[in-house]
Amino acid sequence: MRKKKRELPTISDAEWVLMRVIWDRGQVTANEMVEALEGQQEWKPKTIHTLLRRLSDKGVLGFEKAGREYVFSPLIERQEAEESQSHQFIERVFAGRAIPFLARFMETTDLSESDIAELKEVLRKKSK
Amino acid sequence: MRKKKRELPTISDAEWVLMRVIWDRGQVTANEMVEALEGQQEWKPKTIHTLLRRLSDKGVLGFEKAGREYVFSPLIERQEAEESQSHQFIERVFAGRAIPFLARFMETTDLSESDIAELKEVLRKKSK
DNA sequence: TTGCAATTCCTACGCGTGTAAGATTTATTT
DNA sequence: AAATAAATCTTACACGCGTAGGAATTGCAA
Repeated sequence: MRKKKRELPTISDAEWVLMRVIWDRGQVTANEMVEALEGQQEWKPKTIHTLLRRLSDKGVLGFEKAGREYVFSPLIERQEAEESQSHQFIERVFAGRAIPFLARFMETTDLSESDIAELKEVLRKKSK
Repeated sequence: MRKKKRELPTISDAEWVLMRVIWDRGQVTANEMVEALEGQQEWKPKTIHTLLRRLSDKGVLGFEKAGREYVFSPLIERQEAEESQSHQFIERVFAGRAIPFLARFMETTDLSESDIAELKEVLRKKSK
């Protein structure tokens, strides 16, 4: 019983940075976004405004006026977007072969003992 | 003792399709590539030629003349490219947080019992 | 050696993205 | 009400990518 997956708009590298902020907070004004990214990204405020506008144009963000400024909020779910991106990525680089990808990725990533335990637990549950 | 990672050129979606073919075969001529992709992609031969040229320009493919045509071969290793892409992806979408990514990805992907066993085995080895 | 067919080289074009600047509107303060 | 400050709206531009077309060249066949 697979959820119907809407076609998600593409979210660019730069846009993902903003999306993470918005998902973390629920909503932001343009200024809050600029502050949030200060020090983390070296974008001019204008750049951030452009990105917010593009995300709204794409239908990924909604906004409403509050006084003289807009408050933006996500129109798509984080999990949905992340999953969609992940599967697109596997398709693109590994031609859809998820297992080799997972195996190699885990082999070449630093994992603490507790990380390993967590992942094992996920697998244990999967296998019923 | 981390391997030095050269900066890899970016490989676009379309280019990945060609790279997989070349890695599988070791080398190909332009014509072989066109044949290989026939039915799989609906690109005109010219498009494929352009992509081969761009990959050469980027230094991802090398070529040598054989009679009147070129034989292309990879200049970068598959594993290296795949790993680099994988980590870039995690960076981009999950801000580097690999564990949540792995956990969720495994949860939402169909895995057979033997897939699960294989992945568990990888984890077992990791944990020393 | 000359013509031809195959191959490569050069050029193109619209769209998305990263990266903003300048113009305009609007809320607020005096 | 007018000035100001803050926000939004409009425009820009170069580069990469998907997607080729046309021009030039070069082996090979006759």
